[in-house]
Amino acid sequence: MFTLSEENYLKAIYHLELDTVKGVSTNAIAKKLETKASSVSDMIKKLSEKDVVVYKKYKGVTLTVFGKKIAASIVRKHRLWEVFLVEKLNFSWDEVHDVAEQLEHIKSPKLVNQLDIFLGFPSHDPHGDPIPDKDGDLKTIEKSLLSTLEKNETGVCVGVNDSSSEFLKFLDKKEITLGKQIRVLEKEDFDDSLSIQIDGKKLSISNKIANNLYVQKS
Amino acid sequence: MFTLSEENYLKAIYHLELDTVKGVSTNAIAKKLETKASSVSDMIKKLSEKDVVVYKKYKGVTLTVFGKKIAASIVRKHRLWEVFLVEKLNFSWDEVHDVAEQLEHIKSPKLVNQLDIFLGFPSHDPHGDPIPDKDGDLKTIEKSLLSTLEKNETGVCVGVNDSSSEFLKFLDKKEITLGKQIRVLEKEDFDDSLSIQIDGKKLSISNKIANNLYVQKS
DNA sequence: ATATATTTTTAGACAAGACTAAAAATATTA
DNA sequence: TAATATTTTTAGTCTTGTCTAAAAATATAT
Ligand SMILES: [Mn+2]
Ligand SMILES: [Mn+2]
Ligand SMILES: [Mn+2]
Ligand SMILES: [Mn+2]
Repeated sequence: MFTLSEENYLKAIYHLELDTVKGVSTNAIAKKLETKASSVSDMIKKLSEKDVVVYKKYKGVTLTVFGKKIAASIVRKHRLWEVFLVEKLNFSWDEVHDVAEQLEHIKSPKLVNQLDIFLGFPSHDPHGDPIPDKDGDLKTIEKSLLSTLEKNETGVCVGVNDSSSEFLKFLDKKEITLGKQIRVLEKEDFDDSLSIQIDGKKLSISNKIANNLYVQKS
Repeated sequence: MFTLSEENYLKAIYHLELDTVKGVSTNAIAKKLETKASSVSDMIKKLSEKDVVVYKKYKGVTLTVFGKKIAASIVRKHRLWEVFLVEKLNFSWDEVHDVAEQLEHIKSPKLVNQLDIFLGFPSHDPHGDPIPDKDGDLKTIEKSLLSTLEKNETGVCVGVNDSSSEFLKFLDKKEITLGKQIRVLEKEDFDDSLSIQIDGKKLSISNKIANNLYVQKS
């Protein structure tokens, strides 16, 4: 059994491993968890005692197969709960994350299974992120940042890179929601801003936005 | 804000106060929480610092109005989650308690409200216990132990006194569920056992069972 | 009323998890 | 390669919540 704190470390390492080739650095973990590197050092020792990470002093850390399973199960719970909150309890997609951070630590295999059934086996959470299956595997769809699309290319909104409440609310205001089709009308070299077509309307989009929105090219 | 531990102490005191006239004793709390009296002593000091209990050395402890509100909100969450698990996720009534013990500590006012709405504002949990309203008030119905019914009296099953998994499973086996009508056919002086009629069938019930089943006289 | 039993509190210790400051290792730059 | 900068670990401290053992207060029985 893992403590709340251990689970949060495992999840952080899991997410960091997704975009690092080498082991995850102490500093990266500290930054993600808003804690101090010394605290991370301490915890890593405990986690490697429990055989969920491989740890070599000064060399960063890697999840073991077992550790990855644990981490994926927490991510699975997080995302299932987010779906529940949006689909069943009328939360909007910018309100769910903090509650899911709490709910992901509830320990009950039956609860997770039944929730999965109740929600109709969702494959993605409200932010377009894939939900790991029971074995911790996730099927990744190929998605591209909107900023990588060329002029006249089109794609369907499938996810966000930044899922902060601020960004999500901004998208709501602009009526950019997952599932909608976007066509790039113009790319400005000057500031890398985009002119896009969505819902038949023309919209101007800064580079910062285009860098945080995923589309599936179509 | 209160820690997990503090919340559990408040809830324990809340429950113990319901069947004690005087202050709740250190020992009673220790027994309920399966901890040591010395630990209770320590925690009580912290709780009285936070103005949720009134504490006089050696004199037992009482919840303040504020403390009772906190405790009731936890009980409210516990019971709402139990309803959710039974009504929506196909848990049986003997499986929900441990999961609800975890879920009751999730902090999100919106979650509780929306859950309440989603469940249709239930007034009682799967064990027949009343769900405190937003202000922490609960409307108690008058219920009596089955063992207090006289020969030929009838009542409707409305709750259990013992909500252990063992007892609940036993009731399931005998097909005694909340809402069913029971008539006392015979009372044995010898061992205080009962002969009852339920679902048109005759059933023999030990005193231990009759002492743990609540009915509303009809 | 005094002796005995029970309950409650205090004193002191420990584990988990975090922090600061300083030392050690590694990386970068000249 | 040597000097400097950065990262990581260690050492020592703190808080929370728990425990055991012993002291103090209260309750019960003779
Ligand atoms: Mn999230
Ligand atoms: Mn998400
Ligand atoms: Mn319960
Ligand atoms: Mn209940």
